[in-house]
Amino acid sequence: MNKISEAVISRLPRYHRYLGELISQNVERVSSEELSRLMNVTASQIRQDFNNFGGFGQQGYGYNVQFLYDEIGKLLGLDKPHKMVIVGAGNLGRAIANYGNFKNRGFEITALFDENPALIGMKTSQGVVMDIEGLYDYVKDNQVDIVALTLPKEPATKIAEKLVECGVKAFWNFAHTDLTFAEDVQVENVHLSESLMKLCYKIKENK
Amino acid sequence: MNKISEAVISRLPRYHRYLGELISQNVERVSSEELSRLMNVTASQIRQDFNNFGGFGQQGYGYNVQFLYDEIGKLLGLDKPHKMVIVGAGNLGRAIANYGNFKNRGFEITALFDENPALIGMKTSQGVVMDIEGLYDYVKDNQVDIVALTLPKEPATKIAEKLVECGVKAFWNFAHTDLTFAEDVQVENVHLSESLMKLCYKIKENK
DNA sequence: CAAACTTTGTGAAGAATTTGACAATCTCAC
DNA sequence: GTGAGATTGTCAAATTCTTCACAAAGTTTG
Repeated sequence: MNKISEAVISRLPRYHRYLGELISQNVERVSSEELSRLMNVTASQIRQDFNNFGGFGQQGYGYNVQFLYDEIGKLLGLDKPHKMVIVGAGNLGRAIANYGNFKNRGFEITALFDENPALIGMKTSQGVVMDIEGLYDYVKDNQVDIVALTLPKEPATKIAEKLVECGVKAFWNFAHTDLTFAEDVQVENVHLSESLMKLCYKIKENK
Repeated sequence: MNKISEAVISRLPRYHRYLGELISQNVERVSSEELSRLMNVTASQIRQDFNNFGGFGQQGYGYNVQFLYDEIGKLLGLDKPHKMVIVGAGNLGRAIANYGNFKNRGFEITALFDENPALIGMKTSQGVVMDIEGLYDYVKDNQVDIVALTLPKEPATKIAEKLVECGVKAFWNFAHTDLTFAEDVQVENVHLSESLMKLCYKIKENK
């Protein structure tokens, strides 16, 4: 398969979300034109995007909503379960741990770690917060597909490096820094303050 | 001034972050070449980006780090204070309320609202959680530059619409939906699950 | 079952973004 | 002060992304 561009991949989750909504409204079929109105993008882009993966529609009919939803889900890997560990049990870590929607989509949070003695032992909906000392043995002994890093940048960088040595291949990084590793380690950054700054730019331009 | 492209704006916060780090390391000057190695982008892109705003450097010298940092800060509107209200006092709302770095950058969280009686009255580092009933009067009576929406999509949509009627011009939206309003209302979406799905895609491709 | 209609998949044009290259200009050492 | 070296700002080329336009192929109606 050709390399799919980053731009296309970034749009897949949004398609998935809108299709999920159509399913919950019992909509069975949808045309690229209808979907484009709903999502505020061009119909052409929708068709072009799906065509990267071979095309999921049928001329004269459009797309079967459920089928398309499932196919995009497969593209995103949502058909397979993912075990996730959260490192950093502050408010953000607990927010993610408690976010119910993840479980529905095959994400299972198997453990929560922190280095702060005040948090270790704390009960959460995902179990007790464990001492970060045990983290490295944990990832060696258990399947861990994703590590979410919800702690300040200095410990995050240090801990992530050790985790890579222990075989972790994917990070969901909330720390205010860019983690970079060898090619086969995947990182997805969520830089909240950058998003807030972008909003500020828009506010300023709007005046 | 010409319209600056979305792509350029998205990169400004990252420049700002790296420059901030250079400042804390007491680095006085930097060339586009050095910065490009640090940030893993091309030097040409850096120069092109800054040139959108007239260029901040000097031939033969490079860029003065502090000056560049301040200028980008101004572009992002970080030189002016912003008053923010958080609607939704769950873990995510409290995570944002407690995130200390915001205060340093001129963001002041002035109030926290929720509709859940179990949370109303709860003490946080930013004051007591207020009843959402009082939200609309609050935004009419006080300056509110940004409303952060950290609650489920159904109430978020409903509440945001009312807030627009009350004059709110900017939303930082964490709800799992796209808010759309008239042109002069700015929205910045943070869709955590979409970011997680992108990570899953990369994991799958990596195998 | 045929004709009219719908809508996709796709090649090509157009637009936007990124990269390359270098003249212009400043710095710095001597 | 002068000349060698450094580095920007900027124009142009290359690349990537988005939109347009339409033939091909399926659907629906009578």
